[in-house]
Amino acid sequence: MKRVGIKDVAAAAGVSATTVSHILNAVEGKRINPDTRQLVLETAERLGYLPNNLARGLRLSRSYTVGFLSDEIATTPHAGLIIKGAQEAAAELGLLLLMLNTGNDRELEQKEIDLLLQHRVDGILYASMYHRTVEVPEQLRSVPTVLLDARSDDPAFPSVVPDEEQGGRTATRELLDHGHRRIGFVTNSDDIPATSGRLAGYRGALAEAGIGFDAALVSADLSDAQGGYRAARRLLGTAHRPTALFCFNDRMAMGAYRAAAELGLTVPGDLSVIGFDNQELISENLFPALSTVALPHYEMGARAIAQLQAVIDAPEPAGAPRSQETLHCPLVPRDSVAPPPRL
Amino acid sequence: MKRVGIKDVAAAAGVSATTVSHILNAVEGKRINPDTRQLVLETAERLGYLPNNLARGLRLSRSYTVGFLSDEIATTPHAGLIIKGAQEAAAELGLLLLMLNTGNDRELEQKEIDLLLQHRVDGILYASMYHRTVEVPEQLRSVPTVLLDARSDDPAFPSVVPDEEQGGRTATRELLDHGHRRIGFVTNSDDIPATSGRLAGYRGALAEAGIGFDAALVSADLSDAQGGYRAARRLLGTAHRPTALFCFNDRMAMGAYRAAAELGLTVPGDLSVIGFDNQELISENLFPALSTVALPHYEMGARAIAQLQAVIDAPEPAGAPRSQETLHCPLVPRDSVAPPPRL
DNA sequence: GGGTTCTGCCAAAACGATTTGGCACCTGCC
DNA sequence: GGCAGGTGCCAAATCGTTTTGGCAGAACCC
Repeated sequence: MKRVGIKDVAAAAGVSATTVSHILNAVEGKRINPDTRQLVLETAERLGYLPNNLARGLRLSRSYTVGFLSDEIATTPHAGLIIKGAQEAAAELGLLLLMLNTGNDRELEQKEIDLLLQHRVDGILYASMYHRTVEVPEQLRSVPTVLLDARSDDPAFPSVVPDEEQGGRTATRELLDHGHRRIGFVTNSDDIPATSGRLAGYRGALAEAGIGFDAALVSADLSDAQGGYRAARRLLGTAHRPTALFCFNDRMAMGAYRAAAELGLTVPGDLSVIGFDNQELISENLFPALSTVALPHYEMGARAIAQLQAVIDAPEPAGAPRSQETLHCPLVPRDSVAPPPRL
Repeated sequence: MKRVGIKDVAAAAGVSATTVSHILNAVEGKRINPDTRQLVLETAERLGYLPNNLARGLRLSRSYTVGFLSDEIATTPHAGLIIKGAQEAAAELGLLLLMLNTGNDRELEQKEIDLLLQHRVDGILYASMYHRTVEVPEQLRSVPTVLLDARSDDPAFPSVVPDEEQGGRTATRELLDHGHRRIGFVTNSDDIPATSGRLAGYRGALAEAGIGFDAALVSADLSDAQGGYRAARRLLGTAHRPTALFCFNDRMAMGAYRAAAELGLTVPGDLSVIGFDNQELISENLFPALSTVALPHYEMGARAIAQLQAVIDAPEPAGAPRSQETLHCPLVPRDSVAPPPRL
C-alpha cells in the first residue's frame, strides 16, 4: 500500500522533484511558468499526493507537532474544553497535538518528556487540570514550553491562567446587582490560587458597593457537595441569615441547594445562589438551573497555543521573562439569582 | 541548540554509526563484543542521546504514532477516561496519540484525516463520544482503523463498544436482588444502541426473575434531568407505583430524585433508584450517593489500542471481517438502593 | 602453512522531502 | 554575430536513522 511521493508527481507531470517542491510550497523568488504550475498542481491533486511529514520534518527540523502534557486528564470534564481549544488553535497553525498524561508521577513524566523530545515536538504545553503553581521539569528548558492553567515561580515560562479574582468579583456583583446586601461566601479550604483569588474578588466587589466585609459570612469546607451542604447549613442557620450565597464551585452550590431545601427555602425566591466553574453537567441539571461563572477553558487552550507559537517564532534570549496571561471569567446567568425576598 | 545524533555517539565511542544502531536496537543475529556494547550504551547515556523519531520513521515507514479522531471531545466527561485508557495502552507499545476532533463536521473530518495521513500515523482510532453506529469515511480504508464506542455496518472495521444489554440486566438485577418486584424504567427516546440495549437488559432480568413485562412501568423522555423528572413523576403518580426506578442515565436519575422529593418520598427508604453511566460529578454528589452502572471507558480506550495493534501487525486480507468487541459494564453500588418499604 | 570459519565491525544506500547553486535556452541590444 | 541579462528548470547534497552486504583479521583445522 505505497503512498504517492513527490517523485511520482514529478514523473507524472514530466518535471523534476525540485520544481514540484517549489510549486507546492509556493517558494518565494522562484520563477515558475504558470502553465507548469497549473499542470503540477493538477497532477498532485489527481494522484492524491500528501507530503510525508516525517521526511519534511527531518529536513526542516520541524515536526509540526506539539506535546500536550497534562497531570491528570480524566478527573475533570474541563479537560475536554482545554484540549479542544488547544487542538483547534493548533490545527489553524498546521500543528497536531501529541497527548500524554502523567498522573502526577514524576518519573513517568520524565519518560514522557523524553518521548516527546524523540518525536521532535516543536513545543510543549504543560497543562494542569486545576489552576496551581507547578515545578517545571528541567528538561523542558530545552524546548519551547507554555504553562496551561498553571504558573511557575520561574518567569522564564509563559503561562495562561484564569483571572480568579475578576471571576469572584463578577459573581458577587451579579448578586449585588440584584439588590442583595447580605451575601454569604461558601468557600473551600485548600490553599490554591482559586481560593484566595475568588475571596479577593468577593471582598473587592463588596468594598466597591460600600459593604463592609463580615468574616461571619464566610464558611469554608471541602469543595464537594457534602462540604457545600455543611458550609451552607452553617451560614443559613444563623439568626440574621444571608439572602444570597456565592459558592466556590458548582459542586458546593449543589450542596447549598440541598441545605436550602432542608430549611424550606426556595431558590431563588428565598435564597439566591451563584456557583463557579460552570460544570454544565451540574449547573444545567440542577433545578432551578444554576447561575455561575465560567472558567475560560477553551480560550486558555487556544491562547496557550498562541503563546507557544510566539516562543517558537521568537529567537528567545533564554531565561528572558515571558508573558503571564490572565483570562477573563464570564458570567453565565441562569435561574438561581433573583432579588432578595421582601422582609 | 543541536541535539546529539547517532553519529555523535559513534564518534565519541570510537565506532561506526552502524554499530551504535545495532547495539541500541538490540538487533538479532548481530555479533557484538560485550565490551563495545557496554561502552556504546554508556556513551549514549552520557551524551543524553535520544533517537530522532522523524528520521527513524522515515526509514522504517512507521511513525509510532496513532491518530485519535473523535466527534466531540468536549461535551462529556467520559472523553477523558477513553483518552486516558487509549493513551496509557499506547504508551505501553511505544505509541503516541495524535488528538483531533471533528465536531461532527464531515468536511473538517476529511482535512483532519489527510493531516493524520501526512503525519503517517500507524493507525487511527475513530471514536464516538456515545455509543452509536457510524458511517466510516472512505479514506480510512487505506489505514488500520478501529472504531471506539462506535460500530459500523461494514464488518471490515473492528470495533469496541460497551455491553449495553448486560449493563441493563445488571442494574435491574441489583434492584431485584434487594427484593423489588415492581421496577419502573425511566428511559430515553433516542434511537441509539444504549436505549434498545438497556431496555433489552431490563426485560431480560425481569424475565429471569419470573416477572412479566409491564409497559406501563416504562416511561420515556429527554435524557436530561428535566426529562428524568417528568418521566419519574408519571411513574410515581400512578396508583400502584413502583418501589424502584432504573434510570437510563445519571442525569435522568438526578431528575428522579427531585420527583421523589416533591412527592415526599425518601431515597432509598421509600424509593430505590439506580442510574447508568457513572458520571461521578453527579452520582457522587447527589444525596444519597447514586448507585449506578459504569461504562467501561478506560477499558474501551485500552482495548481499542490493542485491537489496532493487532490490525497493524496482521497482514490483513483487506475487507476481512474483524472483531467486534463488547465490554462488560460493572455495577457501582452506592447508597440509593435498599429493600422496598414494607407495605 | 594454507585454507576455512568465526568475530566484530563498517561503508554506503536507502527513506522522502527541501534547498543550494547552477545550467541551458531565449530575448534583446549593439 | 556576440554578449548580457532574464527565464525556467534541474542535479545533487542534506536531514538522522536502519539495513544490506560485505571485509579484515583472528582462530581453528589438517
